[in-house]
Amino acid sequence: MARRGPYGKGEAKREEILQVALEVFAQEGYRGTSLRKVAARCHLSLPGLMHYFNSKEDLLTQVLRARDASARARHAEFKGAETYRSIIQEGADTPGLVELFVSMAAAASDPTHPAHGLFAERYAEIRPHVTDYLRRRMDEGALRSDLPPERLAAILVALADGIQLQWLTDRSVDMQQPIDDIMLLLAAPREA
Amino acid sequence: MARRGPYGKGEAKREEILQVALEVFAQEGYRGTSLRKVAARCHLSLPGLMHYFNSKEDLLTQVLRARDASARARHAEFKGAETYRSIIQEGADTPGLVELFVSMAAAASDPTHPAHGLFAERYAEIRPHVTDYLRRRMDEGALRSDLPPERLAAILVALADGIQLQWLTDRSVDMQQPIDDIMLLLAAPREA
DNA sequence: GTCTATACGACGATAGAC
DNA sequence: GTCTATCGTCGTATAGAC
Repeated sequence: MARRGPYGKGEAKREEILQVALEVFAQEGYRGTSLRKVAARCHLSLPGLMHYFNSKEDLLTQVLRARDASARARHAEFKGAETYRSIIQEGADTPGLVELFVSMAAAASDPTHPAHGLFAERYAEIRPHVTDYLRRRMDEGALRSDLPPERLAAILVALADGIQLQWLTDRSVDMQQPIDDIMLLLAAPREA
Repeated sequence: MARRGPYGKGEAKREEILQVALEVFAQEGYRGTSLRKVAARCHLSLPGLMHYFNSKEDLLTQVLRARDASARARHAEFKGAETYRSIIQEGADTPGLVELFVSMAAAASDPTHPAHGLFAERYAEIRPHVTDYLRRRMDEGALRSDLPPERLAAILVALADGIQLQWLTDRSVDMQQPIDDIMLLLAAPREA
């Protein structure tokens, strides 16, 4: 009774494809990267590749999901600017994937798009994550508490996304500075 | 000496095309809107339309430029949260154009893309605009000045973009709240 | 279940006639 | 300035070998 269920050869091949697709999009960006190119690097025909995915958008969504999962594994605990620093560094090393992320965010505005659920879940997970961190810092007295931590978290998450959008056009913008600045603004000012 | 130079019938037709394209993309979004569809609404064939533009990406870039120009005319002076409120309301009324904007921002990461210059100019214009406003408010003593206005402006601009990105996926997010919140944070706290 | 071959319709782009 | 015709490529769909 060898491999059965979702752990057979097929599942391994699917993950190989996702890994190859991630590399191709990281290297060549979102625009101008065709599925035929990805299939070729997998030593597969296009229909052979499509055997594992419902559509191109489904494949791309799973690429982002796989990247999210690995990032989550590496940053199990959110530690503020420190964690953010690592995450943006990973983005800066793979501009093609940032481009993919932003393109998908636009496409996901259609509720029927496969990535719509991904982005909804993503924000639903990240915001409480950041909120918990902020609440902890507030309890320690390290942060001013004029605003509830939920609303501060909304600001931090949106800020991170917005900086990335600018960085796509101008790679010289400092993605770290605005986050450092706002943490400075939030640092308990009554001590100063 | 009738119409000559860039003010003849051709220029009028070009602007008609841009207006029609803006409407089509506003209604049907970026994905799944082809140039043939735009051409049809202009009572033109595809090559007839392409006579006025170098490429699809060129046309879309000019659509965004035209929208920017009209927005600039309507909001000649940046008046803080008030102006922002009007601008996001216009975005909320035309989600297809927000989707177009974000998609183009991703594509513009390629320096050879026609929209690359647009986004570069855009940020180069908006940031000083917001900076001036903040500096004025600081001089009035209405804002705390722990940070230079340039850095505060960078935060505000990125925040606005990032909120839009989230709003594309979840139309229930409040695009106004985070801006109001951060202005609250910046309001001279030593008076409270 | 895994994969190849082939074909389809639509896209953006271009050549050349009028 | 605008058209018809055509090109290469894209994502997708189906038939069928193994």
